[in-house]
Amino acid sequence: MSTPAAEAFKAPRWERRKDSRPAELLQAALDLFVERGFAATRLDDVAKRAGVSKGTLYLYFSSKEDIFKASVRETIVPMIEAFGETVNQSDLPADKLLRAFFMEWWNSFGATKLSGLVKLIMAEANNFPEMARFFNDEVIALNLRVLIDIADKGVAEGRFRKVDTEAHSHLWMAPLVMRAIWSQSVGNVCTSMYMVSAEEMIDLHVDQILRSLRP
Amino acid sequence: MSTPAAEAFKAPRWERRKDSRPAELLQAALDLFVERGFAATRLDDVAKRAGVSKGTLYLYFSSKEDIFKASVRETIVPMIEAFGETVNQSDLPADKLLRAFFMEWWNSFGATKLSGLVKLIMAEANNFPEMARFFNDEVIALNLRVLIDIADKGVAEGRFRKVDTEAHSHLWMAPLVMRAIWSQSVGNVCTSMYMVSAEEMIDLHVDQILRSLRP
Amino acid sequence: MSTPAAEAFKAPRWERRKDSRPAELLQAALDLFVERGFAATRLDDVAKRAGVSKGTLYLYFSSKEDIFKASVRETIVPMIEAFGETVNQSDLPADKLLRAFFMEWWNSFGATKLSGLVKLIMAEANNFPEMARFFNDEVIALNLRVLIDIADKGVAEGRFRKVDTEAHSHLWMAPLVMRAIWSQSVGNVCTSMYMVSAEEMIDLHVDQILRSLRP
Amino acid sequence: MSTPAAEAFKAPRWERRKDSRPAELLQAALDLFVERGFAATRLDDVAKRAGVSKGTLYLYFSSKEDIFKASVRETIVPMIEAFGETVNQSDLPADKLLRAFFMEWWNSFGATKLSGLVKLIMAEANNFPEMARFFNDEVIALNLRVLIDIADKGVAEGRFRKVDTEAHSHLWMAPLVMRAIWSQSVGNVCTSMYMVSAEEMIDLHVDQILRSLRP
DNA sequence: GATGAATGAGTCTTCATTCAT
DNA sequence: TATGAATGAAGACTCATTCAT
Repeated sequence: MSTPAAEAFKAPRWERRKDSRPAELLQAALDLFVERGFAATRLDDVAKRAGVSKGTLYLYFSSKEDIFKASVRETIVPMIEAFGETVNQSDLPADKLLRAFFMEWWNSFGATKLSGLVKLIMAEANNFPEMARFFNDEVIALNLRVLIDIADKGVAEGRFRKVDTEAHSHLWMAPLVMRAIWSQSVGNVCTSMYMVSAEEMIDLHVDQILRSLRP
Repeated sequence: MSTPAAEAFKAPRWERRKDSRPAELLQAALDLFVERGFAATRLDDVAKRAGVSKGTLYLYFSSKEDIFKASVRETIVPMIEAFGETVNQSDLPADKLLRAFFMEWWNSFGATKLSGLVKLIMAEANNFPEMARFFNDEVIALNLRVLIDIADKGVAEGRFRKVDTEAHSHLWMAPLVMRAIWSQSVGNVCTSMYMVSAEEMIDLHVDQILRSLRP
Repeated sequence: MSTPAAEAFKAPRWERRKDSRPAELLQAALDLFVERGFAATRLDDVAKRAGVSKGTLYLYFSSKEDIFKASVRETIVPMIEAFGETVNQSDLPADKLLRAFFMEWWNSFGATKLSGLVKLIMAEANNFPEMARFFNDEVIALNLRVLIDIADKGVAEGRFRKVDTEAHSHLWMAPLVMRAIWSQSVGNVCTSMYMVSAEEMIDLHVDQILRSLRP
Repeated sequence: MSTPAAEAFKAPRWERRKDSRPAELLQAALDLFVERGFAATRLDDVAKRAGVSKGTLYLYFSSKEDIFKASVRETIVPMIEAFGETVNQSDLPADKLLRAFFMEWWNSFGATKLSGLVKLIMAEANNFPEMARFFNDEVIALNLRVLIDIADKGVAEGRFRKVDTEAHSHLWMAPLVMRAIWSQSVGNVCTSMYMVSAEEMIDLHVDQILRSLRP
């Protein structure tokens, strides 16, 4: 199921695992990478934030780049797995499911630090292409697939009119992803431009989708 | 009209020879900043791409940060001005206008290198907060305002049902902005995930909006 | 004529040449490498000795290893060429020639800083094998060849008895090479163990060789 | 009998548990020092080769330098002692004794890892002067003395003509020492330049010496 | 104005040394 | 006694910035 890009990014030669300490290091690293980007993050600061010395980082990782990739990978992988379970949706009708999906997405990603990951990967996509490909293939595609399945179910149920759900899926995800990215960047330094809360926004969004999908 | 943030970003003390600043330098710089981010861009490369020596950059700018801000500022300012005129739309009915607006946006921004600007500003928002604020206040807000005006006009004309246009405006812009950012990042290193062309996507998007706005 | 090893060492990808400055840098570098060895030499010190800043070294060379190899290479190459001319010996009889050869060798190498090169290459042979191979193939072999030719001439002239000159050549060179190495190492920190001057030693040495070669 | 240098090198204040110092550690250390030099040898590798942890090294030695000196010292000391007995030669005639001496030297030193010691000490003489002095005073001088005694005996017996045996001794040792060093350095990475085996070389060498010493 | 050689502060990375277990 | 995780000083290397030409 995994793409080649995924493989390239998932199975690193450099391994290491004393499990427990590394996780703290990666968390500290990811926080700073999300905040400042890869190049602007100093390992000194990562070490300081993790409460260790600079040399300790090199006990677990072989380079700054390794730390970077690991911090992204180790955050994404549980994310993928967690999301995999969401696929086993309940048997709610599609319209309810749609709202549930967006709420779930927001609570799991948009409202958490994970949303910083999306910004980070976009910012560094050109510098770390396999990482971007991995993200695209394993995270985004999967995420959209869940959404498409819900829509297809709605069509099958006759609740939604027949549309190209695959093409629409991007339109449906965009507002949430956009808001998530925004909250990690411009939203961090400006008083919000959004007039409504995320929940209210989702309500409006779902309402709009449902209206547009009326048979 | 300008916010304080705008002022801070627009009129730096140290800028003086604005008129003589070669556009090539700024263009070269912006291209690289968009591609790699601020920290990962070397002035050596900027100079090489612009076809000048490294020292020459310092005849026109006082620092790397200055080059960065100038390249963003002097790209955005004409953008704002150009967009200001779009506001004075023709007297098309609101539904036509809406499609025209998105097409125009895509052709002017989404499909051009300017879309890299959005990605860049998001990526560096935490490191350059005034820049982000300026962008938020002077570009995004203005852009949304045009869209809101169109929607309000549609409501006034009775073509659209009455909705909170301000709140909806984010939902409406997101798919295009998202696609623009995407094309500058992950889309650069993956075969496209989007199944349809931008024009087709806009058609779907407008269609969806109009359906959802039916009175 | 050159061996593969020679090629590998002679034609580096990394080139660079602003000719004039580099030569001073390499001289400073070689002095320190000879004195301390590769790993124990700090580029800071090389720069200081050359009277430049650390960064300057990187304008001309791409790494410490590059500096090392270049300092050896650029010293050896003229050495080889200079020695090539010595081959065109005068028409002295072989016994005179032999003495002349050793005196020349001592004055050109043994008594100069070049003798440090031999020590250096032996010390770093395991860490820089191509360098050692180059030295072996292009310098040592050539050097021995000249000596062998002289001995062969003596045999042809009937002045020397017939011996395996190739096998003997090592026996003949060893005392001078050994003394050269010694002077760059232990001799540097001890009062000399040698009871006689180099010239006297050469006299004894030639005398011994000639006696042993009597027909 | 020992020189001050010898004392300084042999009896360091900080050495105390000489008896318990595992020979494996010293052997592993010496092997790597010989192969790579002092600075280029990592204690990590020494520990790994000795099959202990890095920390263990510090139970027996106080520093890397201590390990280095000990590995050299404790290899040399038995060497000296063993060699001292060689002095009490049998009552062979001097010419036979000479050949026996060289063969013994080669088998004891030249053909063993001990020959690496000579290379090592030369390479590090400038960085570790007392070590070099110790080696010079206690090993080389002693070694030469044995050789000189043999030659003197030959002169006394009337088998050799009267020469300055002390001055000649260096000429006589050089080929073997040179070959020993060579085998630990350039010879390690090149196919041998020597056309004959060490034994054959010694035969040629002794033959040459004897011829030149004919009354 | 324009150049590009030179600088040196800043970062990544290594590794001898320590110390809690 | 033995371990190996942790440390931090030291050293290679980069790159924004300066300046003589």
